[in-house]
Amino acid sequence: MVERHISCLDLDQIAASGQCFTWQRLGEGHYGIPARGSYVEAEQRGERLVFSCGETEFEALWADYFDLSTDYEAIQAAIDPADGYLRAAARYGRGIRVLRQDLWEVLVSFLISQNNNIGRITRSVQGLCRRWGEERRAGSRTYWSFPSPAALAGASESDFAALGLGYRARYLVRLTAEVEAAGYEDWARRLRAAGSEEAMERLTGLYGVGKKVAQCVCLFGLHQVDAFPVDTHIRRVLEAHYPAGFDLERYKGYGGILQQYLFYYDLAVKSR
DNA sequence: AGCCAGGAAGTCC
DNA sequence: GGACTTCATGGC
Repeated sequence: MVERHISCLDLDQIAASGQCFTWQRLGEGHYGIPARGSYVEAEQRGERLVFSCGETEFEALWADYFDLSTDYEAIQAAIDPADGYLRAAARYGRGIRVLRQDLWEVLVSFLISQNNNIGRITRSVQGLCRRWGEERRAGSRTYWSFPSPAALAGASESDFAALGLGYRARYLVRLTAEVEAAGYEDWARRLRAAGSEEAMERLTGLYGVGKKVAQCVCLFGLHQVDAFPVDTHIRRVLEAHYPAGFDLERYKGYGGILQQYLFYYDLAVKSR
């Protein structure tokens, strides 16, 4: 067990923020989190977090996964005082962090996310895990790992379609084949070594990956926190609240985190 | 019943 | 290089 006092980290907000789709809700502020080949249970009361793992694993994996080395307070404090909308969004979603997730999981998840909604994305991604991931035990609970490229390479288009992927089933078949043909580990290494421009080129070169999905992969899978994915929510927010344009230059180095505040705030505003 | 969802490819010009 | 269409599917 590891206990930490952590500011700007809200499990419920992160779980609802549409950046990861495999967390299992065990209760309020209580989640089973399979990630990067491991698993932890995290429970929150206020700013006190309890993790089910040991100190060594926490420091080696989960501190990184939750991006604990980034100062989110400072980012929120750097927001233009005159930008009331962004300030409100950041205040509302102050517990959101940009997780450092597994690259392949992010690529597949956001390939599926296109023209889709979070509920259905979640069902599809978890369906992939149950069907092609490995069932593993963690204490009294079981969870499914995210399937490797090799595991997904054994699936067909109709397999994917049966999980509700719709027209994206074909994209996933081709994407998996392309990445397997290149050798996933080599392919991933080259991508991680690439700058933002080259990463965008490599990603959008994949069938079914356009600019928006590529930006999500840069942000969530490569932790290129400058990436600023513009989806249907963000486009509307920009049109409604930033007619003169959103000043990304002002926020160089963490625009993607602000993007998450805007996205999550719009989700919340819409659901009321 | 039609519109929307963390869009992208295909097809025109 | 843009605009326009098509692509599955569930939720509201």
